[in-house]
Amino acid sequence: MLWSKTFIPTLKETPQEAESISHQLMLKAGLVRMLMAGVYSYLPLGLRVLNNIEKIIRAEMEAAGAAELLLPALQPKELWVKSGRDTVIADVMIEFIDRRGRHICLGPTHEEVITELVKSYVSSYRQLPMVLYQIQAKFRDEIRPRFGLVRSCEFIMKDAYSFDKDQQGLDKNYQAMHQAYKRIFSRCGLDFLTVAADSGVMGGSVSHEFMVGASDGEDIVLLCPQCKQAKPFKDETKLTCPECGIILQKTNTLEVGHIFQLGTKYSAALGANFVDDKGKQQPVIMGCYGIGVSRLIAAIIEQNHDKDGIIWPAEISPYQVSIIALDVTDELIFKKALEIYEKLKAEGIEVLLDDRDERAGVKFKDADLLGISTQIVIGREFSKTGAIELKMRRDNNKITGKAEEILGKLKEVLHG
RNA sequence: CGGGGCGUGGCUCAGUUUGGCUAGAGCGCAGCGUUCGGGACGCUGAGGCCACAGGUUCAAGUCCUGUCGCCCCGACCA
Repeated sequence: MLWSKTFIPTLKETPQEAESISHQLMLKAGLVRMLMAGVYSYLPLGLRVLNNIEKIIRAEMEAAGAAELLLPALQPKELWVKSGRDTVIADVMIEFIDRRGRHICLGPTHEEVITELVKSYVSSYRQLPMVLYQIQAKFRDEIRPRFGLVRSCEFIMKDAYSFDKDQQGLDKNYQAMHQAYKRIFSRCGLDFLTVAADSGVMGGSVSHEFMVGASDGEDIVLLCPQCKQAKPFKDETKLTCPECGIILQKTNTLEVGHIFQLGTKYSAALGANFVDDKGKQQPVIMGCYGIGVSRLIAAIIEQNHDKDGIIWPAEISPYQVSIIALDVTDELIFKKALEIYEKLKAEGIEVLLDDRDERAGVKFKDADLLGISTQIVIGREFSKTGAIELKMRRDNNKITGKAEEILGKLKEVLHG
């Protein structure tokens, strides 16, 4: 993509609406723009990041045996009355009455809808287990939206649901999801913790939260500095790790995923039963598994930035390479930049070419701010000696050489 | 919802305490010239009913009342 053809409104100064690091950098790098409190537009760069995260999630979900589907955001309110959650979740539900007089809500989550769907299909234990997931916008009238994408009223969530004939099956799916989550967050470049947690309004017994350390995290966790075991912070302080005997440290974290063993809460309420191998009716045993996809963008930025801007992990980077053509009015430089750009594109590498007629400083600053993991600079050196430069955003390592050599090195970095 | 802060061109802010002429600066934007490897410089120019509504006053960005919006702290959550 040519910079001049896309829409990357970078900001030199920090908008007053942002206080947290991730929020500031998202706005400055032109990833998102606020429409109203808790509601954001994803601009081209932000969308590419979102898509990359989704790609990782899809790959790991499929690997764990989950099938993707897409449920409606519009839901009949009566489903919530049936499950009994209409009152519990009432204060965050966005609802209205349509022209037919139906009570409709915008889905804050989808246990009811998926259970209703599965109910009409599953009738025998032979059809189980089954795991379904979707990546979709959720709507919650949050009491207090904050920190940009960290807590918003319309956000992207990956929600998966497992259906089993017995607890043993649920345990197995729960474990599989647990492992998949670890791989997903690792691939997102996150340093994360797992905490046994309360199930809250979801119901059920067993649940685990996936937390990432973040300065503007909303939750405090007690962490053992040695074995990295963590537990939720209540009021007690000065607790010691049961295994290491060391005093646990308070750490600010952001919840990016939560998995629950639901049991039969929803299946029993909505009548999602199957016939077991003894011919007896049983409610399906369920689990649900959420990831805050849009929130992950904030978490990744929190853990991957420096004073100059974002430093995207390679798999998340909105483009794999950023080509910086210094002085586009120099025909030789611009021609070379275009040539390399076309060549990389032809090889399936995603490239952003900064073709703006801007001074070097502006382009360097913007490139570092955007945080694309590798940069290729074509400028003065090229005019003098024909050499171009490859720079790694993360460690600032630079190598200079002939185009062939540099492109070879680039491919090593990208594929190695 | 309770507590605190803020609202002045696209962005960052000054001016409000102590009311006074046609409302300012920097960045950004448009044009011209000089520059050209880490957010250049000069000149010219466009862009604002000072969040909105009502009030006080000879006079309101500034004082009073109300409303709306945004941010931060708390309860809630991916």
